[in-house]
Amino acid sequence: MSCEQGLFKSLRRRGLRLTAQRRQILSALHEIGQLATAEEIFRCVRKDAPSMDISTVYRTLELLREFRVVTCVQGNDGHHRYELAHHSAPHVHMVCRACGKVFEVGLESLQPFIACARERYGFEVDVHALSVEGLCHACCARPRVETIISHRK
Amino acid sequence: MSCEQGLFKSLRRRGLRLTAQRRQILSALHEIGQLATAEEIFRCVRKDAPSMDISTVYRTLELLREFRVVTCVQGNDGHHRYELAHHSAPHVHMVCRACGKVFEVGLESLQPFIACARERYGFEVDVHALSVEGLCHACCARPRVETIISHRK
DNA sequence: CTAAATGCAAACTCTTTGCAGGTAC
DNA sequence: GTACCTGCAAAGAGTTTGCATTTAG
Repeated sequence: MSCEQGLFKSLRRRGLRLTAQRRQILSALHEIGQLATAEEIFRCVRKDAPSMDISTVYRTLELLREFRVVTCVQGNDGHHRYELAHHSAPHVHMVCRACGKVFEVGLESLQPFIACARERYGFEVDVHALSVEGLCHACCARPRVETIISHRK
Repeated sequence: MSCEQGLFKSLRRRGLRLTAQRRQILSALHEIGQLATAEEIFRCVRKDAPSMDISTVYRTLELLREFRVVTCVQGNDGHHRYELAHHSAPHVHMVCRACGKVFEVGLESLQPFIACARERYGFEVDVHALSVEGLCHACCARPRVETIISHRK
């Protein structure tokens, strides 16, 4: 897997090692193929490596983030969610605050905003960590008070 | 303060009360005038009301959010940040991932994206909880490896 | 071999909850 | 007077850290 090769080289360059656990976590990220919390990744890894500890998952995700192998965004519940950086082109995650479902869309329609931020403030939007909340089609169609009032948890 | 009047009525309608603590927290939100974490609000309130407990701050913020008096977004560090809802028109918060500074910009440049989300997925973006990460002008100008590699904490 | 990484357990931080006493109305 | 609210303390959830042991290279 070329992804592993690249990581191996990067790690070696800093005297770090490609361990079985790191490979397993990488493979779980491939298997999941979309945004996932540390907990979800942990559960996925555990299927094949029941002895792995969650602290290893946290440490590895932090490492992978430093090496730009994964990107990280805030979910609607305040937890970090990770996905492989090369998995796709930069995109926005739209998270439904009622059901938690995630939709993706490219950056095209966001260019005016990105340009505006740059021109007005010199602010460089991080296009790899874009996430917005809202209500998905299904949850809009079922506007129960509950969904509207308490949009947390 | 008209803001207090309105809240009082809303509370009464549900048999709830406008206590000294709730007024103090409201006043702290006015004083701060921008996004703040529960902890920051707590510190601000404590200046005048040293006996207030942080659990009261959490409970009150949750209440104010239910009553749409405050809005709540995720900061770059995963903490909720609150601000008065009427404080300004809907806007995007741009949070620098290096120094934490917050910039604001109106929704105009974001309309194409909002429209795109709606047309393509029927997704209604929550315009009161928009927040993006990136690098501010000052931090872009000082591209230390540190700022780029470890953009957390 | 030897520094780096892991698993375990314990610590930490932020947030929530249960409860007895206090308070708005 | 009576629910509602508060402060306190303790519990939870998610994440991080210290340390002895294991392991990649």
